[in-house]
Amino acid sequence: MTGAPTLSRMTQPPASAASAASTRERIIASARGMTVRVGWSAVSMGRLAADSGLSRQTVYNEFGSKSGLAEALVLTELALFLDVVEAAFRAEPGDLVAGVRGAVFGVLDLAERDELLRAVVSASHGANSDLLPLLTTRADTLLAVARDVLLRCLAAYDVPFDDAHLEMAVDVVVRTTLSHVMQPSSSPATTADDLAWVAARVLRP
Amino acid sequence: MTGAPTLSRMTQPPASAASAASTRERIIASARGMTVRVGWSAVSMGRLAADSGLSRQTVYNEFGSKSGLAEALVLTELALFLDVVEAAFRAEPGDLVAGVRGAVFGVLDLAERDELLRAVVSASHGANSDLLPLLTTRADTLLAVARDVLLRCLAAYDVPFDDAHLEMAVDVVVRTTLSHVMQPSSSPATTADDLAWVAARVLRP
DNA sequence: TCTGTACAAAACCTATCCTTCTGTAAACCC
DNA sequence: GGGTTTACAGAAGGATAGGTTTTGTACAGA
Repeated sequence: MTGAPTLSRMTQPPASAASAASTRERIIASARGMTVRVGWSAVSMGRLAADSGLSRQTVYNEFGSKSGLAEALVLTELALFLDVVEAAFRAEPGDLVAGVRGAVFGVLDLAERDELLRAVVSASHGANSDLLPLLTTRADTLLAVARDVLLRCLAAYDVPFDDAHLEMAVDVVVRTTLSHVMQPSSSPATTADDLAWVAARVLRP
Repeated sequence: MTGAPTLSRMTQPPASAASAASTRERIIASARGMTVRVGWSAVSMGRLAADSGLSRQTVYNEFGSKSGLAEALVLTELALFLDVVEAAFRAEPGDLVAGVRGAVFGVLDLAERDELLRAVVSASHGANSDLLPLLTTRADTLLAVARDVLLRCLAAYDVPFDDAHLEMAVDVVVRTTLSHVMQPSSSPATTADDLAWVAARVLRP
């Protein structure tokens, strides 16, 4: 609650009072739980409204359409991860390498535990795609958002090279981490250590 | 033809004379072209046999099943990329960073031009999945094979750290490059330059 | 601001039939 | 050995027609 602007702003409609945000959050929470339980394709606006204790019309007023709801759901989940990243860097104000380790670990650890992400990714390995299309077709957006957040976090540190090189280093970290989210090869802690080691080598003066 | 063993061995049946390999290659070439033209799901063993000028039974004798054919097709295509990687490093015997740049550029450049890969990846953005399941469910295998080949290429160079660290550096390069194959953010040349710069920073003594 | 009802168009499920495809087997030909 | 042809059962893939659910919008009311 330090007033730091996160992605949560993107998950809210243009104008809304506190009660509207609460309604919105309630719907998203219901949609999340229902998706984990029965899969995205089995979530209908009617069932969702009943589950949230609201009318179907309210759900439509809030999200416009089912894909609007999907987008909000994805963005809300993404915000969880970005908050973890920001917290990790805030916890290591003087040590960029430690911040990288913490952020990477936080993301991979959350990815392992996150029910929604697990449902989507494991569904991709098995049978139905469900929400996966929304992740793969919007992968460029996800990459861009993650890059921007990381760049903002890194503005607080001194790096021994210019912004252009910083951006590509960030690109490498983001893509490698995301690759491990989809296709892990070892434990979050090990992967975080590895990426921190690479970061340390790159950052050496 | 220097006798360097590549992945091509994996794409051949246990025992076969020259003519058998030719038959196999003919079938794979037909399957490749047909997949590019009409999509993997529209490739049937019957049409494939007719297109190759062979009998349907021969196709079954050679690959066992349609998924056996798919695996051979993917491995053959993968071998193209790995050959590019090996050639790039062979062209820069004394300069590891230049080798990295060449290999990354070669892979991304080929990925842009490769009809089969384009068909599979662009299909993933659009409607049908087709061959994509075979790529995503086997992504761990692809990663492992790519890592192994890269490690073998790098054995010819002196790196200023031990094997464990080399393996994770390779992991980072492979995952980042593959990420750019699926989701490019700039030109192959630019991305190759960027990754080479990171490699240079990491390799600094 | 949220609810309830009503409504058209689209999407989805079910059952049926027909066609195609897969995978295996055997007989046959260099 | 390498290849072809024919034959076959079972799985899988349209196409068709029906009935049901769902989507998205509209509007009157608490």
